[in-house]
Amino acid sequence: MLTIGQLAAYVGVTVRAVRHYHQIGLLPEPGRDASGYRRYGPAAVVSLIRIRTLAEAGVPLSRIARMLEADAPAFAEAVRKIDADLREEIERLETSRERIARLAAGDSLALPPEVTSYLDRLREIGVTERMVEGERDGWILLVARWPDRVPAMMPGKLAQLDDPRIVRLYRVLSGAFESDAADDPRLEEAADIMAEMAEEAYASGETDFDEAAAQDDLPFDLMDALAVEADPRATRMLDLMRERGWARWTRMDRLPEPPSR
Amino acid sequence: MLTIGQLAAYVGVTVRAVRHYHQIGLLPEPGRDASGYRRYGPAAVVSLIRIRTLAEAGVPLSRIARMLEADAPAFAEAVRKIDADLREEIERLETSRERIARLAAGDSLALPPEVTSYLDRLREIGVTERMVEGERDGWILLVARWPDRVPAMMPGKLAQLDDPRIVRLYRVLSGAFESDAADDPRLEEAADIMAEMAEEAYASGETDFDEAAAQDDLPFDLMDALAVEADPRATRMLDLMRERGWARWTRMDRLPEPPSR
DNA sequence: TGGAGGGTTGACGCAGCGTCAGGGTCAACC
DNA sequence: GGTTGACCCTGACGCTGCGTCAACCCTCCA
Repeated sequence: MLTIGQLAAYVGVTVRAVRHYHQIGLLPEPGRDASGYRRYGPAAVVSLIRIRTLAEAGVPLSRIARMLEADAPAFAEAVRKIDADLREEIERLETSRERIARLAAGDSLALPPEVTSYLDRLREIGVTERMVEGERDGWILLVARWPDRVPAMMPGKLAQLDDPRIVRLYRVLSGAFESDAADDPRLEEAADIMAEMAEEAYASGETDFDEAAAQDDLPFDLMDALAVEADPRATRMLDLMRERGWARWTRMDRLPEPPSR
Repeated sequence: MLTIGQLAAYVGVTVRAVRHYHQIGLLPEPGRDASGYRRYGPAAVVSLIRIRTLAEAGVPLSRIARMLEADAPAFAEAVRKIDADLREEIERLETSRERIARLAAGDSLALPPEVTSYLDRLREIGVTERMVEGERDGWILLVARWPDRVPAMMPGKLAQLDDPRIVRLYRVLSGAFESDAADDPRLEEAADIMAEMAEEAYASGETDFDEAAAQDDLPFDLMDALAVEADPRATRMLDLMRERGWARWTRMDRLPEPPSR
């Protein structure tokens, strides 16, 4: 007759594990000796070995009891189920590994490479780091909403950077938000550029965003709010744009009627 | 300003998950509105997206906070660590899958194929199912102790089955233990055969078990006890063997002095 | 006879939420 | 103005497979 420690040592598990199997009813409680110690016979050793064999094969403890008393076809069916579960779990972990590998490679979190290279271009043309981070967060919001559509719109955005007015716009905004002035006059210039370009785009029917994006205001509301949160002076920009007949900032919409001034 | 449900929906997580992140301090608690509802600004949306990006890449929640504020080299190091953890976990699951595949293929649990084919041979020569199961459990005890050495000893055991006396022995024992008699005379015949063969083996120096097994009594004590547990009449067999000068049953040892009768 | 090294029960901790329970709030419709 | 359904709130337990105290008892050996 073995003590619990001897049993555990024979099978290669911890004492705690054996007691756990008792608790959940997987291994029957053996008799006790005079001093209350559990005493195990050889059949318990065999049972425990069989339990561990299944557990080490990835069978959840809750299913082991049923499997041990199953007949051959039921056993085979259970094995298939377990194996499918294991495969699924492995699958999930593999996906995680791919994702983390991409995280290690990319510049920033939660952004596809097309967007990070757009951000790099912004840095090159002299946009301040603070503003690039604001852009980045805006793109994060867009990508979360349309993970598949965003990469497709990046070539157009990159092309826009060839227009000297856009470059000028970004630089003017960078400067304005970097200064200490509460109401920098450069904001007016920026608003003029934006209104002009919005006018052109509107006239030619061009748009950065597709149908779905045009219906769904939330991401753009969030992006506008993000700018305001980052620098309250962004509110002023929104006002200036509204004066010029344009609602919003990050996706400009023509206001229904001339602004009341 | 978003409610928790809107925030969760935007990012694609559950409300409960967001609250969990608050609890563990991963996402800061936002301000409340007049009725006590949490209200989220766009920065919270971005934070949550970044958290989920890491979490979906397999980063434990407890490390996400540190990773989000890490610089590039520290981030890369953390990524290496996470990836190693993921690889290890996948490794473990793959091992489980191999094991369960082998379980599906084999006859019985916790036994190598060499042993299961030995058990099949026993069935072929007419050993009762009950006795085969007893043998199986005995082998389970041996394999648990010496997983590497057991397969090597199986060819010898299989060869023994070519000896008609062994076949006779198994059949006699099968019959004796299947009967209702408390003291079947066939047990004597079995004891005679075993003693005779033990004598031969002892004289020629042959042995089923190697050095290590000869030193370690526990598995054999357990196997003897297993037989007694399965059928108390096995005690009688042990007595008969002792009368003939042999201790134990499953690994016979010469008794130090002639039995006192 | 005392101390080391067993054994006993009971309870919390771990990861990442899911899922009640038992409330209050908001917006809309009758 | 009352009802309804969809949200929101906090608090707490559940899941998996044990690890790890805590506080106490038993056995064996020098």
